[in-house]
Amino acid sequence: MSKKKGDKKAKPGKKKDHAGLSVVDLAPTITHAARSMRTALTRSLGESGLYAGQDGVILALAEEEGMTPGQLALRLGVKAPTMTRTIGRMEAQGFLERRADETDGRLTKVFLTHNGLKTVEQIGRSVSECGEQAARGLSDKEVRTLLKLLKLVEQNLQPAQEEDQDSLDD
Amino acid sequence: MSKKKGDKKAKPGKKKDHAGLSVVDLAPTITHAARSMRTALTRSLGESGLYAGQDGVILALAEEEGMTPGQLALRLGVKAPTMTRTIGRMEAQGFLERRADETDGRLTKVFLTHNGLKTVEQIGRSVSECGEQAARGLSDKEVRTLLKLLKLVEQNLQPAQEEDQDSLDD
DNA sequence: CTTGTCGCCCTTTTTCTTGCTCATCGACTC
DNA sequence: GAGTCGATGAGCAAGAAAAAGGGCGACAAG
Repeated sequence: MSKKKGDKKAKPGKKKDHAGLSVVDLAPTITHAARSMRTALTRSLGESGLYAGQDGVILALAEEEGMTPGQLALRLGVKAPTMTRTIGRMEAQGFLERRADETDGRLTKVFLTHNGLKTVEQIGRSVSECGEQAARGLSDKEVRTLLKLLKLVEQNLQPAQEEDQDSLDD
Repeated sequence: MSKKKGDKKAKPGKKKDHAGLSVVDLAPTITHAARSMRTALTRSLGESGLYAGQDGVILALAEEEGMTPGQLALRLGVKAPTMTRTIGRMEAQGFLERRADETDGRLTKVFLTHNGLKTVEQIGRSVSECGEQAARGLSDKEVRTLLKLLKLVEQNLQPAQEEDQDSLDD
């Protein structure tokens, strides 16, 4: 196989860039890794009858019942319409149910059904073993480093990340 | 199973420091970061008239014309059907064209059109600035570390990467 | 040596889901 | 009553799995 990447932007600097890795590889690499992760997760999650993307909803709800779609979306990092549809499908699948808030008619609260509750530990297992497979051969320290860098990248990419130090909470 | 460094189960709150980061966070964190990256890339790529996922096809073809859908899929880490449809759409968009191989009737070769060729550098710019935004505040060394770890994760998640050869140990 | 069949490879089609953006509708607040 | 916040609907695309279509080569039978 021919490994001809990186030769187009060979930096003539005195740095010892052994592999020619730089920021231009960031997007493809993250994307590719995430795709592999998603595929692996889909396989593992399929035994529970769910799809990748639904696991987070169950786990978040297992930690805190009665969240609203907006809160769930914010927590999982997806947009509200996406969460609405995923919730709708999962409701049809019988994993959770919507309940209208009594005090505020705008809000919809989401609760796990008995069926959904049963899948929690299985999902946890799926996510765990998927993470373990991904981290095979990595030291504990390397995993923490990876997570830390990933979170920094994530923050950097937040569009509403204006550094207004004033709290904008309600 | 040759490593014994950290195969204990993820027990919350057992270790020392800041946050209880462990392998169970790997899947959500990578997923979340990749989503943010994809969203940012979609915005940037939109000016060129493309969608996230199409950029890699153009760039791969710019490096090596006449690749088959299967080769492209393998290179970009997606499944063949996905690549077929993406190619079809991009062909309709006028960025590339399909040409039947003369010697082998099974093969389809993909070539950039003049229009597609014109977008190459713009795509490169989009990917670059997106990577730079993601890497904001990270040192060069940190970026390389992140890329290295990501590639390891990616390799670990390849399903067809069984231990047919024991030389690919850690 | 010729021929026919079978199996494999590559591509494409189909169906399902997530995810985003834009737009709408209802309900609460001022 | 106007503005705003939250949830939802419609439209577009990527990605995966399963399966179908076509072509090529190998292998066996005559």
